[in-house]
Amino acid sequence: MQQKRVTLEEIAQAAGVSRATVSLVVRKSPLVADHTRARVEQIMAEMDYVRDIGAARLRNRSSRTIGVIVPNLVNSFFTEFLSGVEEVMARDDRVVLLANSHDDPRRQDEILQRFRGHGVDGVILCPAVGTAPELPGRIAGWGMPLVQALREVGPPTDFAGADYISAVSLAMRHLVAQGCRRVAFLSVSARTSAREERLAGYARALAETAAEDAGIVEADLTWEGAARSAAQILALDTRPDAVLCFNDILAAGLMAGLRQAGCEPGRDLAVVGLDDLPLAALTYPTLTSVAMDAPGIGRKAARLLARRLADSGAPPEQDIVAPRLVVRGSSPKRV
Amino acid sequence: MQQKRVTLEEIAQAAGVSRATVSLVVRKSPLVADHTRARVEQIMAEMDYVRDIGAARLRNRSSRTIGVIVPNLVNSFFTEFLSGVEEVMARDDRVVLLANSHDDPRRQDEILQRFRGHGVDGVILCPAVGTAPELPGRIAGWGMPLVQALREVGPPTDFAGADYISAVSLAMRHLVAQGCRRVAFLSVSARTSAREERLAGYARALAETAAEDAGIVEADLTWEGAARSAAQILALDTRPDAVLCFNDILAAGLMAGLRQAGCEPGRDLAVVGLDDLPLAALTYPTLTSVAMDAPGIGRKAARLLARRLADSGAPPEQDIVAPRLVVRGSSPKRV
DNA sequence: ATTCGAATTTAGATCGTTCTAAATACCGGG
DNA sequence: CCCGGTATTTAGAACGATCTAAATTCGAAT
Repeated sequence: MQQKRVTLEEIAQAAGVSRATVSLVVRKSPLVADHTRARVEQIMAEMDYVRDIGAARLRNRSSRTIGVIVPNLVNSFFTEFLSGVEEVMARDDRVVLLANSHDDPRRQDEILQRFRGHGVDGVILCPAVGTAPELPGRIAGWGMPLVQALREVGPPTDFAGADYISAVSLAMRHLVAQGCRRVAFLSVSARTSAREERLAGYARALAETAAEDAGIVEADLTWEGAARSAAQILALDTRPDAVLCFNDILAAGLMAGLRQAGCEPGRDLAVVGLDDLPLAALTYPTLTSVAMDAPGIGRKAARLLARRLADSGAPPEQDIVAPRLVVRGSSPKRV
Repeated sequence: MQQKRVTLEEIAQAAGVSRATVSLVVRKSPLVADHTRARVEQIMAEMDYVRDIGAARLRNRSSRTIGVIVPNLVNSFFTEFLSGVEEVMARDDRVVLLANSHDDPRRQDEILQRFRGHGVDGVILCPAVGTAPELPGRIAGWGMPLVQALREVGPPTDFAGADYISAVSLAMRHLVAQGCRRVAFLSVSARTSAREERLAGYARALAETAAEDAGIVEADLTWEGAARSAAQILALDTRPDAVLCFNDILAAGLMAGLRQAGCEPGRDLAVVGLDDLPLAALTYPTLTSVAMDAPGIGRKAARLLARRLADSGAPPEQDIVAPRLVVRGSSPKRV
C-alpha cells in the first residue's frame, strides 16, 4: 500500500535536532548554522525525505500550486499558451492544476470550486463563452488571485492577451498592399471578447484602408465548419477577393472548402489567418497569418500571477503582446 | 489578502452539532440522520463552505489528485491524449496536475518529486526519451500507483497505448493495394519505444506484403525536420513510390518539403501518416493516415489508474486501442 | 569570571480534516 | 418502566508541516 512517508520528525531524530530546525533547513532559512544545515541536508538525502506540501499549506497558506482553466485543449493555440504557463511555473517550482471548461460556464464554476478546495494560490482563467461578468468579482471575494488570459469579462483585472485589433489591421493592410479590395471576414459564432475584438479590428481596418466590406460570415470554431462556409463566402453579393479569418483553424478549413468548391485558395481568393499556428506552414498553399506568440502570452500570464501573488495590492495590469505578420503563399500579389 | 476559510467547526457551531457530524455529512456517510443532514447541508450552502482537500488528505491519504507527465505539449497527439485523461478524471471528481518533461529524464525526475510532495494519488507517465528502465520500479517503491501511456519502459506495468505494429501493417497493405511497391519509412531520430514499435511494424509489414524496402530516413520530430528530409528521400538508391511516416506531423512536413523539391505529393509519391491528427484533413493533398484515437487512449489510461487506485493488488493490464485506416488524397490509386 | 547581544535552536500550539472508540438517543417488546 | 439493540452523534487524538515566543549557546567585551 501507500508507503509511509518520511517526516520532519524522523529526520530531526536522526540528526539529533528538533523538528523546527529541520523545517528551517527545508525552507533554506539563513537562521540555521552551516554545519547543522549540512548534516541535516545529508540525512534528508539519505532518508529520501519529501516535504509534504499539503501539510505545509495547511499551516502557512501557500500551496505552490496554481490552477489554469482553458475552454479547449484541441485548439493548439491554447495548448501553446498552456506550455508557456507551465514553463514559467515549473521554473518557479510551482505546479499547474489543469482543467478544461469545454466553454461551459457551469463546468467552469465546478472547476473553480475544486480549485478552491485544493487551496490553489491563484488562477489563470480563460473565461468560457457566456461567463457572467460578475465572476471575476466573485473570485476576488474568495480571496483568490486571478489573471484572465486571451479573453476577458467584467471590469479590468490582470490580463494577458494579444492585440487582435492591430493584428487584424496588419492583415488588412497586407491584403490591400497585395492588391485586394473586397475583403470578407470569416468569424466564429460563439460570442466571446475574442470575437468582438477581431470584429472591431475588422471594422477599424475597413475605415483605415481602401478595402471594401464584402461581408461577414459565421462558422463553428472547427475546420469542418469553416469548410462548409466556403460556399456562403463565394455566394456573397460582392464577390470577395480576400478573406480574413478569425484564426488559422478556420482559415485552413476554409481553404479546404474552397478547393472543394472549385476555387483555388491563393490564386482565386487570398486567405489570411490569425495566430500563426504550426499548422499554417503545412497547408497548401501555405497560410499567411499573424503570429500572436501563444507561449509568450502564457509566460506573461504566469508572470502576472506571480507578481499578484507577491503583491496583492498592486493595480491591475494588462499585458498585451504585439502581433507579427507572417507572409506565406495564401496571399500572393494580385496583377 | 487571503479570505479566511469557512471551516467544519464553524458549520458545526451554526448547525448545533459536532464537527464530526458535519464531516460525515460532507462525506455523504449514511450514518447521519436525514433531518440532520438536510439542516447541515443547507447551512453549508448558506455559508459557502468549501472542503479543504489538503487537510483531508493529510488525515486520510487521498488527495483526489493525479499527476500526468507528457514529453511535449505541442504535438497535438499528446494534448488530445491529455484531454481524454482530463475528461475521465473530471467526471470522477479528480483533478489533474500537469507537467511537461520536455523529453528530459532529469526534469522528469524533478516533476515526480514535486508530485510526491503534493501527495498525488497516482501518476500517468509518458516516459521521456532516455528514461531509465528502473524508473517504474522506483516509483512503485514510493508506493505511487503508476500507469504508463503511449511509451513504455522497464518490465510491464499498467499501460495504455496504441497498436502501432498493426497500424503500420494497415498502412502498408493499403499502399500495396493502391499499387505502390517501393516503400520508404520516415522515422524519428529519438529512441523511444514508440519508434522501435513502428520500425518493427515496418519490418513485419515488408515481410507480409509484396512491398520492397526502399530505405529508412530519420528526421527530428518537427515538421521542419521532415521537410528537410525530403531531399534525402528522393535521393534513395531505390526511388520510393510511397513513404510511410512516423506520424502526421512528419508526413505533413514531408509533403511540404517534397513540393519544394518539385515533387508533387500524392501524384508523384504517396504519403501516409500515423495518428490522424486534425491536421491530416487540412493539408493538400489531404493526408491518408491511421487513426489512433488519442483521447480514447487518454480515457483508457485514466480508467486504468482509477482501477489501480481502487485495487493496488491487481495484475498489470495492457490496454491497447486498435488502429483505423483513414484514406484521403495523399495515397491515390496508381495506374 | 560575568554580562550582553547576537546567533541558533526549540517546545508547543496550530492549520482543517478524518479517525477511533465511546457515548448518547431512540425504538419496540416484555 | 426497563432492556437490548440499532441508529446517531461526539470528544479528542491524529496527520505533517510552520509559526510564535521563548530558551539556549556562543563569543567578545568588560
